[in-house]
Amino acid sequence: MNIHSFVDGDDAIPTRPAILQMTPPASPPRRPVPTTERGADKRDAILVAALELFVERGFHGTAVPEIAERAGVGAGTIYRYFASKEAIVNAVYQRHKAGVFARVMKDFPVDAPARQQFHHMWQAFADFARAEPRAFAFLELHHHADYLDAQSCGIEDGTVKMGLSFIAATQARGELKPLPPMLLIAIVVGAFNGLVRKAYEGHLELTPEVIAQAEQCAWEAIRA
Amino acid sequence: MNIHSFVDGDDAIPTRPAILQMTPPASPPRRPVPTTERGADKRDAILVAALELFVERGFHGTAVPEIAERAGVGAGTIYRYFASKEAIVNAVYQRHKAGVFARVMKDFPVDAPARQQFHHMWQAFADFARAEPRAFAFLELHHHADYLDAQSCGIEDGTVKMGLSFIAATQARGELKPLPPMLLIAIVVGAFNGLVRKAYEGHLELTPEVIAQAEQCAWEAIRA
DNA sequence: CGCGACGGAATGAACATTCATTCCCTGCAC
DNA sequence: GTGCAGGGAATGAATGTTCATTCCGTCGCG
Repeated sequence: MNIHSFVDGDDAIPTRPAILQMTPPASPPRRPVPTTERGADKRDAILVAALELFVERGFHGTAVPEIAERAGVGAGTIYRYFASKEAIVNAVYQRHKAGVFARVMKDFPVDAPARQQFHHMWQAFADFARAEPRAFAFLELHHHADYLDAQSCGIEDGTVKMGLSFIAATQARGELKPLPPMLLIAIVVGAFNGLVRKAYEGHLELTPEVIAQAEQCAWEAIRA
Repeated sequence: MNIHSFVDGDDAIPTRPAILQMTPPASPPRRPVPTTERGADKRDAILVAALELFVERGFHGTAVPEIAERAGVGAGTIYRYFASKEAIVNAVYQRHKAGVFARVMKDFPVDAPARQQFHHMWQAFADFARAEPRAFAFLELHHHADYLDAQSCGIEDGTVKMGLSFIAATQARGELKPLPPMLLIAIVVGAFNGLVRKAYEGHLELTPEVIAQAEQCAWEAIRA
C-alpha cells in the first residue's frame, strides 16, 4: 500500500499503481505548472490559505481573491497553479486525507491484538487532530460535498473499505460485537468526530488524558 | 419548560417567558407579515424548500430565487416573509431545533433509572432522524455557522447545558463513568451523528434493530 | 535581450435585494 | 345579484454588487 497514490501528481513521487486508486489513472493534465522550484512555496501558501478560509467560511463562502490575499499572491497567480476553485478544494482535500491515512498506516501493528490495533488507530487520528486541527475540521466539513471530484471521493471510499475489512477480520476473532461492520465504524468515527468538534468549539481540551479516556469509551462501545 | 419559546413569533403561541431564551426577548419586529391565513402556506413552502436546498448545496451555494422557484412562489415574495437570506436559514434552524428538543422532552421519564432515560433520549433522536432526515442533516451541517444569529446559537447552548446537568446528576448516582460530562456528551452525540450520517449516505439502513444495537453500544461507552 | 512568472485591473456571469406593476379578494352601492 | 373600487399580496424584471476567471503589462532571472 502506498500513500502517495492518494495525492495528485505534483505532490507524489511517481510510484507503482495503487489498489485504492478508484478513478481512471489519467488525471486531467494540469494546465499551468510553474517550472521553478520557488513555485512550490506559492502552491503551498495557496493551499494553506485555502484550507483556513474553507474551514472558516465554507467553499461557496470563500472568494478566490481572498485566498490569494491571505496566501500573499496575486489573484491571477492562483490560476497558474490550479485550474479552478474546485481544483483547489480537491487538492486541499486529497492532501490532508492522505495525511490522515499516512498516520494511521504508519507502524500499524498488524499482528497485535485488536485492542492494541484500536489504540494505534485512535492515537493516529488524535495526533492528526491535535497537529492539524484545521485540516481535520476541513475534512469533516467537506465530507461528500458535490464539488469534490471522483478522485477525492474514491479516497474516502477506499479508507472506509479498509476499515470495514479490518473490522470484519477482528470480528472473526470474536473481539468485537457481531454487529454490522458499518455500524461499528459509524459509532467509533462518529464518537471521535464528536470529541474533536467539541474541542474545536472550545468546550473541551484535547489533552492526552482526555484522548485516552475517550479511547477507552469508544472501545467499550464496540468490544465483544 | 416550554418548547414554543424556541420558535419565532409566527409559529409560537404566546406564552410565559422561557428559561432557555438566551437572547434579549425583543426579537426585531418582523417587517413583512402577510395577514391572511393563506400566508402560512407560503411561508411554510419557503421554509421547506430552503431546508432542502441548504442541505443539498449549503447556505452560500443556494440562490434565493432558487428557493423561490422550488417553493412555487415569486422571488420577491420571499422578502414578504423574511427580511433576508440569513433570516431564512435562522428560521429553518430554529424551527427544527425546536422540533428535536420537543421530541426529547416529551414524556421524559424524569424518575426512571439512567439506562431508561438514555433509551428515551436515544429513541427520541432516532425518531426525529427517521421522520425528518433532511432536517437532521441540516442541523448537523449548519452547526455553529457564522450566519446563525444569537438566538439560534442560544438554543444550541441551552440544549447542551441541559445535557450537561443531566449527566452530572446521573454521574452523582454512580451510573455513568466519572469523566468530564462534556466528554460523554461528545461521544454519545458524535456516535449518533455518525450513525445518521452513514445512513444518509446510504451505507446503512436505520432500522429499529440497528438503532437499538447502536443505542446499546453508546450506552456501554459511557456507563460506569 | 527574451522568456516565463507574477500581480492586479478588467470582464462577464450570477447573486441578493428592490420596486413598479399586476392580481385578486373583500365589501359596498345600487 | 351585479359591478366596481380599494388595498394588501404577489410577482419577476431591474439594480447594484460580488465573484470566478482572464488578460496584459511588468519585472527578474538567465
